[in-house]
Amino acid sequence: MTDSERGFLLHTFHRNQGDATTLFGVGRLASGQTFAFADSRQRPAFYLRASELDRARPFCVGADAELDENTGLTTMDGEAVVRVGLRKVHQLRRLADGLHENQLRTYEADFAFARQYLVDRGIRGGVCITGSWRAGHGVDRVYVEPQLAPDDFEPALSVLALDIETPPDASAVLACSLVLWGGTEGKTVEEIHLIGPPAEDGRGVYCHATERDLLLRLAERIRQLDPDVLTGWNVVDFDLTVLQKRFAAHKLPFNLGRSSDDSWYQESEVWGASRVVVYGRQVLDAMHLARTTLTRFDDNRLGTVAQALLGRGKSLAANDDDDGSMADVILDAYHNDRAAFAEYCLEDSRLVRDILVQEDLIQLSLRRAALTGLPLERAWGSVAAFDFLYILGLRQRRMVAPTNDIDRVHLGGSPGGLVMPTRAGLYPHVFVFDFKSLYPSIIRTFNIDPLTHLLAHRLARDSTAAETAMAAESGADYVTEPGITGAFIRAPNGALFVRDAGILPEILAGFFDRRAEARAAHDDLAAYTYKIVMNSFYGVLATGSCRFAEGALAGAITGFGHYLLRWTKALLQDSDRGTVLYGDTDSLFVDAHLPADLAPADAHSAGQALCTWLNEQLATHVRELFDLPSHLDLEFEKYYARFFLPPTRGDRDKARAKGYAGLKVAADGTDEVEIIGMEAVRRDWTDLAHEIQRDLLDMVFRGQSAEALEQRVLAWVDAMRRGERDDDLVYRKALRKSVEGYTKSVPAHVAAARLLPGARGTIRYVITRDGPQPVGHVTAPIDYEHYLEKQIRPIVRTIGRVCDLDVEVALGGTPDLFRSLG
DNA sequence: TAGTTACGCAATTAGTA
DNA sequence: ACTAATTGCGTAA
Repeated sequence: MTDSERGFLLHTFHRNQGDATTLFGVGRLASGQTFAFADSRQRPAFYLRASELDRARPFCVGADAELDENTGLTTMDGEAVVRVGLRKVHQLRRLADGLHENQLRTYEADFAFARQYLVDRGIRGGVCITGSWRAGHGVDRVYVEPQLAPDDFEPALSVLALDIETPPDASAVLACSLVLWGGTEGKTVEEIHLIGPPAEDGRGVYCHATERDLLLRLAERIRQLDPDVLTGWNVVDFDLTVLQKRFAAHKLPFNLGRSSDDSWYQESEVWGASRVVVYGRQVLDAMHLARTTLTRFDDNRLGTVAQALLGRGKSLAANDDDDGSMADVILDAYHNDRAAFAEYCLEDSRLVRDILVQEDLIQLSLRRAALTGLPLERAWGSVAAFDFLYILGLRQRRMVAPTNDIDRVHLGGSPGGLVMPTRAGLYPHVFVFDFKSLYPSIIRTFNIDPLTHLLAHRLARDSTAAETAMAAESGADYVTEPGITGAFIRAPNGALFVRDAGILPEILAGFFDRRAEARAAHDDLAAYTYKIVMNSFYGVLATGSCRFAEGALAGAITGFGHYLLRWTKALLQDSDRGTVLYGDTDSLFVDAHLPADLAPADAHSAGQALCTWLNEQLATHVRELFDLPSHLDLEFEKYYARFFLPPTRGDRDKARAKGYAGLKVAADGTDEVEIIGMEAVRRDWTDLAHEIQRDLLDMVFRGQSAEALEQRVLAWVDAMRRGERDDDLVYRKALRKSVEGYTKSVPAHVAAARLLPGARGTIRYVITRDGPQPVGHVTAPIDYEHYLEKQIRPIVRTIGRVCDLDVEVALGGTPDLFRSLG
């Protein structure tokens, strides 16, 4: 049977077959059927400079390499390349290594074969597949050597959340819950498998006599439910890892996939980079997904995140004790209350499903994968996304990419965003202007790109502009006024760029346009995806792990950022339209000298008018200085009727950077206290401190007297001393190393962690009269004086800077008799 | 199977008397 | 007993 179908590739991988290498792909068709294909027509290949072919030839002959000298492809600097094809991937790696040892440069020699296959065809996941097929075992259709073309199809993925329960030492699997949703047909399943005698349990509860029976049935059931995605909370580093070990202990094949191959776990030193390969499916860890995409949580436990997002936590977790005692509760339920245990286990998978569904994380990952051409599992990697997109752009220009670490000079650091120093104080009527997507818009406006940079400097070297180029290259510290040098665009760091559209600006232009379309169509998810992918590009250009990164490029971007922020500030002040109180990277906080009794609606129209004027001036400036159209976009972000810049600890006149608060007022007059970067939004300050700071700022913004504030603080202190706020005295701080790793100092959270067995992640502790003790293991009385001195006093002191509050009176001590003199 | 730099603060430890 | 330097964390953008 031959036909043409749209589909989406979920998993591609290769295998040695005979003396060839076969590429396999597994995915989901638009019809809802699953498919797989095999293709042995193409050899794993890399590229060599034509000029180095003679030197390389002896190595290639011995390796049984097939040479294609008419590729029509070049390196980024314009030299023709030769394609070197080999039978096996390991032969390719060995040959490439040999060439590198002999200082011969290779191109794209580090690509996984599957990636090479996709790059050659311009495929990013969506495909149109044409060819004959037959029915398969693990999939509905098997194609052999079909025709594949890029397509933009995105499937409705079916997802299976799983959660296993084990004894505390994870030495056995007691139970596993399965929750299925999504898919073309929208089939849903909720069930639990456990070890035990058959009982009169409810529907969806399956008892198995032994662990072996449980495991066998579980693998069978997963293959039968046939999800596209496997997920769960910490499913990679716990559930699937433990399952693999238990399958091995029983000498059972650990196959949860769509082929006859066992699934396997690949550990990684890097946190979150471990993965499990299940052939034909993707494994997405819900914990990592939630961590990388959503707002910060107190810690990464499922109960905490579920509580924050869904308003419900874990069913047996009535208390919030540490995991050790929780495990006992679970084990007790397993032995004594089968129904409660089943419910608990099932609820974990349901929570995962509800979080993923509510936050649309599967769809978001799919969007990102389809946009960047990466497998779902890797969809959140910034370097990988940049790499794939840029290489597709190179291929359109008939160019190949350097092998990673080839042609690579050491990447020095380059400056980041500009933070303007300011004075502490309380200010009325402040406008906040933000450059929207500043770095992407700079890249696009000034054509910042590896290729345009390389071309400019090559041309400049050969031309009369040589002196300027040499000066530009003479050192990272060389700073100049930006402008035009010959035919080139000159960045503030001296880097030059040709004017022909670069790959990166072109990618961004496409993304900007599609984001606008998505917005118009109210597709928030798509709009958001474009934005975060665009925003990751700058960071990638500044990291050594990206083959296209370069200090000059990162420095050009941030240099333009500094320039634009300073230029806008100068324009505001020179035109007498406003005083810039503070600015950070892409934002300006402006006192526009408004009358004291201004109505909110008038403030907003004034802010909007000023913003429009600034954008016009910016566009004119960019046109005059660079002869370029501006893609910069300054936005009137918000209006603070009151704005507070807190003092630094050392100097009461100097304002802190990256911390402020304001009374944000909308055009309709509704207001809201907003706190950025200050103690109230830091989780390593207690909830008590959070609440007091919020409370006091609210009072200050609403014009309450110093006496009223003093009274309020006294009330907080009294309540704390009476023991009414004990639950709000918990510090949360993450261990960023293993407990043994702290050799140079022992911070409080580490001291507390040492009182816990196997402590890791976020430590929750209180300060007692016996020092720091972890929540759940508190034996000594709480040290209220500590909290008074270390949590309440610093908060009150900061506020005291602007409202003549007497800190000593507020804290119930002696009044400062010399206040008026100080 | 690795986005970045800038910044402030608290606590601990090292250094000096 | 005091200050200075270092360590560690979380945050803004």
